[in-house]
Amino acid sequence: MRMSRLFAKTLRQAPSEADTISHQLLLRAGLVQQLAAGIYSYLPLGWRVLRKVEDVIRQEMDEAGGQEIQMPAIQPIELWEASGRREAFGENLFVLTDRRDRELALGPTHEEVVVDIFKRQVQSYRDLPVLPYQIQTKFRDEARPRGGLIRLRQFVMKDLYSFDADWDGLDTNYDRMAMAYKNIFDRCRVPTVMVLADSGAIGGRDCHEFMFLTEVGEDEVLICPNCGYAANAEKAAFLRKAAAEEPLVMEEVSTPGAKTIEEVSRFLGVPREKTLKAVFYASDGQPVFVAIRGDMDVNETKLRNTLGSHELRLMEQAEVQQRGLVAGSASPVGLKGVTVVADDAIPASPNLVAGANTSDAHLRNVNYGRDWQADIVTDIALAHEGDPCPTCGTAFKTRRSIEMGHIFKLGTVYSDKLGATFLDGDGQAKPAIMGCYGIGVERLLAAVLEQNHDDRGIVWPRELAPFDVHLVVLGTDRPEVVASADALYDELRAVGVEALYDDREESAGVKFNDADLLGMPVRLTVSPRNLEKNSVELKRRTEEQSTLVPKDQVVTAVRQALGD
RNA sequence: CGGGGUGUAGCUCAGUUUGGCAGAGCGCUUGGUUUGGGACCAAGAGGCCGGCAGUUCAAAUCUGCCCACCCCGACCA
Repeated sequence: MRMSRLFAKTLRQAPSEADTISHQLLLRAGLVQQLAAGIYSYLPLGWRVLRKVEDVIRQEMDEAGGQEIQMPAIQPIELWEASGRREAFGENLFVLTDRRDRELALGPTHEEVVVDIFKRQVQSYRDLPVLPYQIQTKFRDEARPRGGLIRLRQFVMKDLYSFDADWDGLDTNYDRMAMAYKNIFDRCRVPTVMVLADSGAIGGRDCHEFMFLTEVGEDEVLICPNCGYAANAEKAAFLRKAAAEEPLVMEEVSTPGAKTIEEVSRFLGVPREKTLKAVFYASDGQPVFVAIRGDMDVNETKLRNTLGSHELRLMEQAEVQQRGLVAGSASPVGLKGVTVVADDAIPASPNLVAGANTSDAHLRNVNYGRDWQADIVTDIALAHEGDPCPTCGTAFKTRRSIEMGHIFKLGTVYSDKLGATFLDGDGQAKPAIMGCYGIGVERLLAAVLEQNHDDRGIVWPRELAPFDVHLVVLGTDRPEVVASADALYDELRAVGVEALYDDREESAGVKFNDADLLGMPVRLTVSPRNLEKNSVELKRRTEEQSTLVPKDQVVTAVRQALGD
């Protein structure tokens, strides 16, 4: 590709809307152009890279037993109503109407469609397992697209679905996929950690996310530096300190003006972990009283899963009063007519200070079981940095991260709902055991840039670089120099080396700066100075020093520099 | 959806407070001089100042409504 003809331009300054490195580089290098919030066009260099990322993914998916297919982006709405996910996706689902007034969805994911294919193609356990996958454009009307290619409304996803005859088969494929994912991220030079995750509305059993640890991430993960336990904050469990104390007699104490845990704790001179905090939620409109220890916070994802709620929010002040609850002194003791959920650290924590359902008063020595009971007792606490790891007790570290991939053991959730069955060896119809495995391709590209750059620009991993070589010619006013560079450009292409040829009439500074910005692994410079020595200059993007290579050995030297 | 911010040339931004000719740098075009790390000189092109309505002799500037984009939060298989 001749840069003089390239349908894109580099920018000296990044547009002001870009505030992450990856976004700035994408725009400055002319890889993409924004059309609307969360919707981007790919320019030639960006498109070449994206296809190379896809190639890496394809190779690993094929290696792990995947078979590439292609499913439609436009899907009948009935399919989404059948699975119950039209409601689950809600406003995130793009819905359009055709000329006959039928509603169609722009696919945000493809479980429904792949099951539909499965039903027609598979009848017997002899056909299993099957692992169809695709690299497809998905559509989700995200409330807030952000970070350039980090969160998009139209995006490319690799999604693979596994169908097994039994749970062992699922486990095997799940492990193979996890390994394939590790290979993909390694080859893209994006360090990831595999963490326990919440499966959200997709349902199913276990799931893991592959997280790229970065300050610009949207998620928080907790990592045990000792045993390697790692989990998304939405999912992370942690050990609770169990106090061994005899229950004491419950008594009411006056606490004038003390409302917050901090105030009550200070007023009564008790540590926060000896208090009980009441938090009021509305779960699909129903009031829920959540009891958690004063030193902990509610994990709304865990609470949502516990209650099975679609919409979960804190109750408004007015709603709290309407229900006769006393904010600041609310108590589960004597409470009636409201669902009570208690964190499982509560029963293990004797003699707590709780509200007295009267302003300016609290109860001392409240004991679960003796004084009150919850409708549900489970883990609903949010893990923080420093909390003890559930497997070894070591203090957690927290890190920001971006979700690169997510793998799920779906089990029979969709098979049951949509009727994906097969005949087993015993002649019985059984639901297929499913898994699904996704990678956000553009998000991965963004991570590649976040991870692989320096202050001059992009430093492409060898496998992803849009071109192998950035060929620069200096002295474009001298025909013999240009002729020499042209010849080298032809020679490189003839032997299969992909070259970007900067044949523009620009100064050396401009060309070198663009070469650094665009980040090809190897830069070749043809110039009068080098030609006098019958040589061409070769410089790796990762090194400061360049070397002179005799003209007739350039191809060999390039191959060596590329590591072929 | 809540909070904050920004919309002026392809990009970065002045100008808005206090209404009075539409500006700069970079980029682009032409000519010339340069030629190894974002050169220099000269001459140019390029604008519905986000949109609509209003106030006014006069609106980029004041008022109202709307739209778009960015950030934080909510949300996010």
